[in-house]
Amino acid sequence: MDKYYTITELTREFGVSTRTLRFYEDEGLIHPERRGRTRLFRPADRRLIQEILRGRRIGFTIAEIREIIQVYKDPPGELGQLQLLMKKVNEKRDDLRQKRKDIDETLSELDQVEEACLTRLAEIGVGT
Amino acid sequence: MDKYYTITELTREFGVSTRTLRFYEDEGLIHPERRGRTRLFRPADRRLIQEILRGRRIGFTIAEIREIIQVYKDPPGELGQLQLLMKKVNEKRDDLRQKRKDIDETLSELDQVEEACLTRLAEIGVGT
DNA sequence: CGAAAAATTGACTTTCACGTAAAAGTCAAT
DNA sequence: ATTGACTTTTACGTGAAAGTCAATTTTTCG
Repeated sequence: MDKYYTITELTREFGVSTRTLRFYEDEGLIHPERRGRTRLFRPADRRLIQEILRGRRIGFTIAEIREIIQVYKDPPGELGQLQLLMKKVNEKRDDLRQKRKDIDETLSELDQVEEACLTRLAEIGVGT
Repeated sequence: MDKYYTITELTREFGVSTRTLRFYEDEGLIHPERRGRTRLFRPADRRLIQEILRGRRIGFTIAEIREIIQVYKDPPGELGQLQLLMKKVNEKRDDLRQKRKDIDETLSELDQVEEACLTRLAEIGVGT
């Protein structure tokens, strides 16, 4: 029976607009089925959207996300393409590792900011 | 004697354009000194730029970065402001934790892509 | 000093990722 | 048959973050 999702079900689940999902279709990231003109999203589409949004959260562009999806659907068979892909993968990995480092550092800073806040709150609390 | 950096020294070090640094000044993120009209960057400016770029890498907007800088320069003294700040800090923390999770997941996926590539390369290598 | 290199400002343009408005189609329930 | 909620397409708009270009200064160096 393979459930279908409507577009608004998914927008609600993922907190995006219908415009966003249609945009992703225009950009060739997803290909929901149609009943007439209405889009019908399958579980596979839903999972793909999850991945797209994850890519988006970590700052991938639409083009990069499309590329990754392509690789999954149809990995390159030619030597040069494979080498190019591996180069990109390595670049992305470095990029993500840097980002993780940035995040960890920023998390520590946020801890410090919070501590400063708590100290300040204690002072104010004592003063009253 | 407190060294000064020129704008291009910093653009080279950080791989950004002069336009970018001037833009950050226009946006009130940095305040390099001037000798005449020429900007002179101090070590403190340099460190601040590092932080700005780190914020940028993990997807903070200019407005958010400005806000964080503000907090460092002049933490709020009023109760309501403090509570608001702590709320924001907590939101950011959640956001960053999600991002770190996204990154780790994506890193695993990249590992898989690479493995697939290596397998494929081996096949091709064997075939020739 | 005087030319070349570097820096400045201001205006305009671009890219990305959607937002928004308009006008019409779909469908279930009343 | 109508209402109301939802959906569709088309097309133009927007905000953030710079990039580009041109026309001046300013600085540096032989």
